[in-house]
Amino acid sequence: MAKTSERKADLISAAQRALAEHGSAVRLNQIAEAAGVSSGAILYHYAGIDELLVEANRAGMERFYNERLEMIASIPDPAERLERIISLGVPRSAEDEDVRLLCSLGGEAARNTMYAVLLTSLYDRQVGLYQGILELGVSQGVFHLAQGSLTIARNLVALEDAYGYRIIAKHPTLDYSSAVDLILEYARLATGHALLTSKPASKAHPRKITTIQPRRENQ
Amino acid sequence: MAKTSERKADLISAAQRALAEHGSAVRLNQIAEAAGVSSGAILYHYAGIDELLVEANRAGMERFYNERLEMIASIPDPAERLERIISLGVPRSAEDEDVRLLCSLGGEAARNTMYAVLLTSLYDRQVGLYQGILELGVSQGVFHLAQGSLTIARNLVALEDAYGYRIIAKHPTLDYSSAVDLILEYARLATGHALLTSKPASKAHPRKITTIQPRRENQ
DNA sequence: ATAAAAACTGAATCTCAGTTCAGATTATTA
DNA sequence: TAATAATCTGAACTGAGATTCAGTTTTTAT
Repeated sequence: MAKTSERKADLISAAQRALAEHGSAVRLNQIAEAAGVSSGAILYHYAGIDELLVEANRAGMERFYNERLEMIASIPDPAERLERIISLGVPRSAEDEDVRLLCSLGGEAARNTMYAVLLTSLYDRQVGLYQGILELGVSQGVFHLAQGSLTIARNLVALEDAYGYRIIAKHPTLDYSSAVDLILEYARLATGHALLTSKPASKAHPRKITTIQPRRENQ
Repeated sequence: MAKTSERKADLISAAQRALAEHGSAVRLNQIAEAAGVSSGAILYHYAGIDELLVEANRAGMERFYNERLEMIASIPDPAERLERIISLGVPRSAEDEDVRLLCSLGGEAARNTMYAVLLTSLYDRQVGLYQGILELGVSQGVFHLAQGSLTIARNLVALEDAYGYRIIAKHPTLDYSSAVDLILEYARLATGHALLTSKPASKAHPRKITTIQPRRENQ
């Protein structure tokens, strides 16, 4: 047993894990199993599965955004900050939970207004973040933008999103470092700054990709 | 009644329509209704619903690719060809069937190898297409690439994909023409060519967006 | 025109997942 | 400690959707 507030956090975390593993078609039982409780316990805290899924997805997005926000806060140099935020936005492997979550939502957004709003909001916030970095660089004289900062910011976030999908789909040659390089190439062109050569940026919460898990395929 | 070969084409078409409307969680009955037959009739031609869905998705991708291939074949100027293929790859509205289909597959690809392979193949073919146009432009002296043609091609296709998702998610300000403009801005920068000002390119098969359909939301 | 094959229907079946709930277990309060 | 409230379980219920199939209609072949 646990207090409702604590248990809700557990359930959201379990839902995120189950979501990353089974996609948007997760079953209540799968979440219950991930949480180590019965399905009834979940329905004690949430009116229905949809309510929990929305909370889990929202929390996952917030984490994806805030994590990066914190990790670049201490970096003073705009160029390094830009390079770092890009490398943090690309999934390291097809098993990245956060990005898997986001990818599975992309398709839902067409039919579910809530998810559409959440994704749109995340995109816009990321654009704002990038735009801030770009303009900081301009004011410090290190960036010489070839295009408007909004244009560059939008395109950078778009590239990040798209390569996330490619990596989640296990593109045979387009892996993490090539994706980062591709985005950086555009960033160099648009900012007139050589930026850093892409070096492996350590992630705060290393994904658990050490153990190879048995894969379950549909059909 | 119809011959198996003809009926299969009908069913694939119906499945595509149902897929665009209901997403990857389409029901057999929904496809049957779209095709105007009973669910049993579908199972007469296909062993299961998954088999039909794979065929429908594959055919949808082929159409998405081949349609554009044909429409630019008659355009001699590389710059105009590039501009045209970009404007044809971005969905005109959130109701675009082809792109809705592709978006709903993006999330599935994480768990379904078949869809992952199909999407990867589509991406690579599009990249090849773009790369060919870029190098044609170079050989004619109209493009002066600021980056490798593979880099530019990959980034252009990635941008196209990402803005497709934004439009499907009904971004309030990022509509068709702004998305095309954003991609063209990168294309200009990377090719050193002013390209064309984005003018509305007529699509071969105008989507049926004239009638406003009642929307059904989840939750 | 008639027989055989193909295509199809509609109902029955089966399975599975979400939800409900009566009772058990654990925590909290007095 | 006793009483009350909160949390949870496991079984039963419910509905939806995939699949099967016996029989019907349509097409094709002779």
